Amino acid sequence: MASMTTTGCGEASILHADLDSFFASVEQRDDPGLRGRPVIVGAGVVLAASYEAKAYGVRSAMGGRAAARLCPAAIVVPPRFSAYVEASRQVFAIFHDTTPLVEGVSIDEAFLDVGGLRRLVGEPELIGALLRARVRAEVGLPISVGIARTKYLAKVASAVCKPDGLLRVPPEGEEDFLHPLPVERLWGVGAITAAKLHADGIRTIGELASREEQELAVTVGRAAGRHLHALAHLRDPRPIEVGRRRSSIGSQCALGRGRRSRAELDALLAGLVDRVARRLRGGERIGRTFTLRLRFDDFTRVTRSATIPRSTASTATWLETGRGLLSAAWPLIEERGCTLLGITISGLVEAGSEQLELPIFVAEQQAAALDVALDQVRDRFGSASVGRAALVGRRTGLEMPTLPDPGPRTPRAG
DNA sequence: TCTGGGGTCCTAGGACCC
DNA sequence: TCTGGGGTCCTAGGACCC
Repeated sequence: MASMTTTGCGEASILHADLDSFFASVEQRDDPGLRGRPVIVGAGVVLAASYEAKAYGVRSAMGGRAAARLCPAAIVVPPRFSAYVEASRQVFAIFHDTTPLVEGVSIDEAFLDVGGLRRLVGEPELIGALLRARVRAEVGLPISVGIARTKYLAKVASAVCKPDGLLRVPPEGEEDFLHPLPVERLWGVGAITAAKLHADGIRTIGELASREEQELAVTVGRAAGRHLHALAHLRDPRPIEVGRRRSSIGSQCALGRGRRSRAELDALLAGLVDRVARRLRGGERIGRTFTLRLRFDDFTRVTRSATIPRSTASTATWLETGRGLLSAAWPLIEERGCTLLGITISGLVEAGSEQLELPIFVAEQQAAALDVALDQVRDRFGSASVGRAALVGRRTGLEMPTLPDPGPRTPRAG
């Protein structure tokens, strides 16, 4: 269960620590020949670009060809995910050594609440500086730290002070800091929302703050309107959440343009299901909903999902579910050509927290069905007939309407 | 500029139940 | 027999983030 912590209000004591160009920095750390030079990680798509490459306009998620055009001198290296995972583990160990109140956001960033450490260690700025020095000395990577009263402001601060910087936004200077920034800096504003806001004449966060929440809701939807309005007005009460676990796990693979046979896609699906089910079991989680994700030659996408009655981490169960969805989508795949196959299992809970022994589950289903049948008998023929119907049910091999108490719910062994 | 792999949250409609 | 409102679950899609 995620636990929450309260933060001292009015004080700038939330840190947002964010590794700079994480993947590219790891590559430069491990290969001295890459230091000081433009580095791009990932060939087809830019996963990360060093600051030397960013100076040419290279950005992550950009196509490889476009990046090469912008920066022909760039050195392109393939990603080494295991090295990034290991570096992340080391950096998070330093986070946890700094304060127990750490909320991981992704592989390369986290929020830290250091409000309780003033007496023990010092002001948040000092703690941030020590943290940066430790990550540099012990892991060999640059990291930026933003400090503010709220998570959102701390995150903007770390983005503004990049690379390799530290910035504290004092509570009395929040509006001056935030309002001149473009709306793209708001959490939740991507290209599409930004275009809608621009069309409404809103370009800066200050301009957005001057609008009514209802007015924004018309443009971007109710939840987003409320969210953006609150952020622009410096309201962000979200506490640091410790011990949050992800609620879905997925895997996918891009296929390129060539047509794949049904057998090939079946095999790919089996590989994805096996990988995800293993990760589920490794994390002692079980899930209930399977989503099949497809992308076609024209880059349109569809999803197909199914929810099963009981959570599981069983490869066989999920493979059967996935095959059913793939069969149903097969005409679409034949028509439009599949360029990406992905799966996600969601609705995750801790293993053992929601399972019943299978016989008990079946008995519950049968009892429920018979209760329904007997209710119908009662409606049509009166309650006097119910006993006789139950008797007939017993003679014909059906279960009695009320089963003996199955006892306490027990988690499945193993 | 043709696009990787891993996630989160929100919306909207339909089914179903009370 | 017709009718309403509210709540929950499921499916599908969209936007966004790193």
